[in-house]
Amino acid sequence: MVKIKDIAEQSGYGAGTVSRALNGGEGVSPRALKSILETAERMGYSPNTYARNLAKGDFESVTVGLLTLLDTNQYLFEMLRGMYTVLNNKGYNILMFSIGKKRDKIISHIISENLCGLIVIATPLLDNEKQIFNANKIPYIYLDHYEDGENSISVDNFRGGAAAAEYLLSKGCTKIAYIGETRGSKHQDKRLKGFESTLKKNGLFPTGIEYVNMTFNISYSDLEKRTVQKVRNLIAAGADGIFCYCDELALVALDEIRKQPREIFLVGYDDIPAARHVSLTTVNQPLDKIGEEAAKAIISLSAGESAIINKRFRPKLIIRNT
Amino acid sequence: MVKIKDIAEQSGYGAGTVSRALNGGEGVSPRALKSILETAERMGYSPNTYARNLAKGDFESVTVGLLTLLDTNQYLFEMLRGMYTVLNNKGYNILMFSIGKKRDKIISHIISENLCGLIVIATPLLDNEKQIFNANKIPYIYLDHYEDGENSISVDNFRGGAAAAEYLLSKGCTKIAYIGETRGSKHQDKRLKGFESTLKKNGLFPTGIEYVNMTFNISYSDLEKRTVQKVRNLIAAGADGIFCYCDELALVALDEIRKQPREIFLVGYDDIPAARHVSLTTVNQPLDKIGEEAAKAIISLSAGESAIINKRFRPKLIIRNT
DNA sequence: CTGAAAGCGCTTACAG
DNA sequence: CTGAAAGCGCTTACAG
Repeated sequence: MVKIKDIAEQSGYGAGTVSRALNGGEGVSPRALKSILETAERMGYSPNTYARNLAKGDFESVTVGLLTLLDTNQYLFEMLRGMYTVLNNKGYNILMFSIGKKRDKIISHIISENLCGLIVIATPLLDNEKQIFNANKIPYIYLDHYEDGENSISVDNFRGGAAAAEYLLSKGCTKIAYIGETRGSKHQDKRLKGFESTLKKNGLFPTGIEYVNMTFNISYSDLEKRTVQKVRNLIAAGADGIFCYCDELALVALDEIRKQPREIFLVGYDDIPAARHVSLTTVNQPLDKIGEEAAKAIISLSAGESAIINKRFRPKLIIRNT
Repeated sequence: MVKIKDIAEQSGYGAGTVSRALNGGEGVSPRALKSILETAERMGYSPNTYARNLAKGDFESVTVGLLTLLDTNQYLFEMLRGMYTVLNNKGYNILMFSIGKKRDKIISHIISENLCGLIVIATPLLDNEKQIFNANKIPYIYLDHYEDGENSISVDNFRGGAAAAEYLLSKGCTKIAYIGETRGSKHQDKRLKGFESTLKKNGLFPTGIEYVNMTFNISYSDLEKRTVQKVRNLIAAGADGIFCYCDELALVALDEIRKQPREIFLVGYDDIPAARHVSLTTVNQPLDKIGEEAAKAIISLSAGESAIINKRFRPKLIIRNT
């Protein structure tokens, strides 16, 4: 890379003058300015931001990092929206990292950035990673993931599953089934646990549990086809109430259910915008809200807050016409 | 801020040893390691990333900046999704800035970051800002904004408006109206132009044009109320076809239209997920696609591509039941 | 208006 | 295992 020294040599001026010329040209003769700028352009000079920032001595960071899994789906962007709103209002920037196989590389990249804090989305950190962040004085907070003794903003998935079951029971359903996602996740486990435990308390067991593969790269029509099949299985098994892991699944299920002669109740999860328009009963997670909270929390942590921050949101059942 | 020198003095070791201790402790006696780490902790040491990076000498950047307006709405996140997908797959990070009143500050902040490129969303840059980016060798590309001689990925809004008009005409509508957004934008202007020019070609003029204030902070029910009023005005004026600036507006209009005894055709814009579920005819902009394209483009620009990149997407009319 | 020099805070051969 | 020193590329008083 070409540096100021190179330009100085080529143009015949000193490094100081070159630097001044490059930064607005104050106190530099027009003649020198022109010559320096030209040779800089000709040599393809591009300033080194690290050196510049170091020399300037302004080290305050206003950028908060965001660490997510590679395949985090739609819901990431809902939360991001909330974070974006508060962070931008307060003059912070957001730097998104996604963590894949080579975690070490990402982690060292993260600490090479001048961050004031890090929001870790829906995934636990390894112990040595925590140590690294601590050693580098980068405060972090989990979002949508709870861990004892760590800062976190999360949602009570167990409660969400329970709420869905309660609703279905209140509708008089006695054969209640579940449709989930094949890969699974801690969130799903907890929702399912809340769901099952509520059924059990009422002397029931799931009438059927089906899983649909929702991998990133499958087309909507494919997803539709698979889901319809699972829904039919459940209906054939006599289900009169179905709880879906997420609204995307529920939306497909709804089309199928509405074709049936008998009434089958349905509860989704997430309350995506479409849910309202098709009148789907669903469990709402205030994603933008928790995004906002995480943002506020990381700001106060970066300001030196030392108490552990822990907020757990209750999902809310939104009763509509299913 | 406490620096290595301070720790060196306090712990009684040299700066070199302190640095080694802080970086894994290789080649440092256990005794020194412990002592140094402890005093670093006690003194609240936090490394200076600029100095570190400068000393390490690894200057390659893998972060692309994203410059947006403060109040960019939902659609930003759709595009972001597309960018995120390709950028992350290729190992790049995304750093989001939003531009408000104090542009200068943001711009100088941007160039203080070690970016490999910048994507500028839906807003023009000022001439001096372009100069700054050029001088700092930060390639940039416009997304959803076209400007002669500049890199850009955009959508043909004129065509989108024309397509909406054509559809309504094909349905036999003769009293065709428009509902827009109060604040306006270049995008709206162009859609409206395409819309009007197509009507004119067919010997028609807009039967009515209404604007709804959609500012960020108004509640949904407020928006609903206002929009319903405008829709009624248009219907009272005899409209048999309505084109809306965006689906959010169209969704509200749809509810109102479905209450009417006579048939009124409706076209939205954006094709948000809810549109499919309520069977709204609308104009689809492939937002994730253009996000992906922008990402690919900035990568190649940062790799030295010198030809001007220009892609213009055609919006697509999605015919459903309105 | 210009240049030489010190300094930003860290890392890393090098010598011991 | 440790310390002194050079160097990363830039900026900024300072003297002229």
